[in-house]
Amino acid sequence: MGDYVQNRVLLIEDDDELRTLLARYLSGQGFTVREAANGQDGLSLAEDHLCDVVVLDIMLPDINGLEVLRQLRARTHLPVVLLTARGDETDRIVGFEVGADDYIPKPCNPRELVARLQALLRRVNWDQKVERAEARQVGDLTIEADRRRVLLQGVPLELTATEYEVLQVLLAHAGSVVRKNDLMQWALGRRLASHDRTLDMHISNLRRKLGDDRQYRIETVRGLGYSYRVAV
Amino acid sequence: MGDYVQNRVLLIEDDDELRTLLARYLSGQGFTVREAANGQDGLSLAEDHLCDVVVLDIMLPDINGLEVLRQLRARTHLPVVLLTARGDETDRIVGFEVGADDYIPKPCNPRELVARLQALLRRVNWDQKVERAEARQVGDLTIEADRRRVLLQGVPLELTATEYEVLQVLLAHAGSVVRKNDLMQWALGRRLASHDRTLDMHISNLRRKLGDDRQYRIETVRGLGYSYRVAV
DNA sequence: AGGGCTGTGTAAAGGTTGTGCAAAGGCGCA
DNA sequence: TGCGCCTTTGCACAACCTTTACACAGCCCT
Repeated sequence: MGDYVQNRVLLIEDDDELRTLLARYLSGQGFTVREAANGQDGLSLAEDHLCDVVVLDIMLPDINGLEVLRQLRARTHLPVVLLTARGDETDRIVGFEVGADDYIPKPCNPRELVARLQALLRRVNWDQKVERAEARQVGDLTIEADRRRVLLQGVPLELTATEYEVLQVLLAHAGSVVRKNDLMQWALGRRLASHDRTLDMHISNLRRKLGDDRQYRIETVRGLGYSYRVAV
Repeated sequence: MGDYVQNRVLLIEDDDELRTLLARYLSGQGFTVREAANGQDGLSLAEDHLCDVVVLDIMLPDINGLEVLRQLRARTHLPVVLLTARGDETDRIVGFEVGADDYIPKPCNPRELVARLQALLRRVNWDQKVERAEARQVGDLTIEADRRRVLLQGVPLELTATEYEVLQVLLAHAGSVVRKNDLMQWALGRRLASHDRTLDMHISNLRRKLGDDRQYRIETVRGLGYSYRVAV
């Protein structure tokens, strides 16, 4: 949370009065505020990484707020705080299920909004994604992230897109155990369902392509996940 | 241990009734719950990746909840949800400042707690973090939490998932007695039934793998539980 | 000291769960 | 339509957790 880079909030709220009020308060608290009076505008503003966090009213004139959230989630993991009518538990629970990070009942206390926004941003900044830009070396593997390929002893592997993602995640955590759950989330972008063997297949294929017959490279940690073994 | 790994909640709450209630509810919702009745216990349980998320009451008998949070933050970025008295805005604001991720006013709605915990875990899991846990030493044992393994005089032990959990809990309380009940709850995620010898078996297997013939390491405290002995 | 009672140690059997992998199915894309 | 790739299905198998069974140790009581 650099002091010089202001955090950018996208505020999607149809009530002009409330929106202006909040926008003013947030500005005063050091946020850069972008405003949208309806879902359509909100979505397009969110498109181009123009903000760090979204404050979204559930009641909107055009699209339902939850639908906006759903569409946001289909494309990004942008943190979202919902504004809901006080006491409307349904909206709240559904909101969380669709993927909201937090919610505040209206009429909201601006100080609380700010506190929650800051907590959320702090969390997101702590857990920054690993930067995968430059080429890295793990044992005899070379990762060329920009070209999305991996070399085994200098020879490029013929990996599919998913296989690359899976291997990428394993390598980013080389040496430690990656839970199936997380591997699924990070590489495949969805949750692990109860009888889903997809991941196992990708691992199996990866092992074959890596010439990893004995599972020396990708180690199975039963009941947990997998771990890319680093040479000692 | 089902198809997917359960999330582990550390519940720090002094009110026995409320704690038990919440623990039961969270268990029912698929969490593994570890309980602490005071800040001291809470902090030691939070060591070593023993849990994924913390629920922390602000009002505690020994250390102030905020102080617990502060000490937690000094070491980890473990996600924390605060339980505060309703309407106490000071606690809330200070809580966020010290680094809480969320707060819920008491008396809390368990469904909301679960929803918030899940939102938080989802956020943490999306933002793939690479916080490497440093190895901890207990006598001649080295715990490598991120690799989920334990070394005995430098040599890795071949532990199963459950054995690892059991040992982990014992080590977190090294020197003091862990009740069978609690050990069961924390390591196996369920209650101790009347003629259940499962735990005894895991202890037995652990002892064998530790070369602990004379039960010098894992001491039996008849009628109570077990205790990992620390060398003096 | 001896006899019951309870709690613990551990071997072996049994059942459950998680994983590896081949093969078939399905989906999107050119 | 054909191709590549992701996913599903099915089976085999291995790892593991739990149960069962029996032996024994500690404790209380008489």
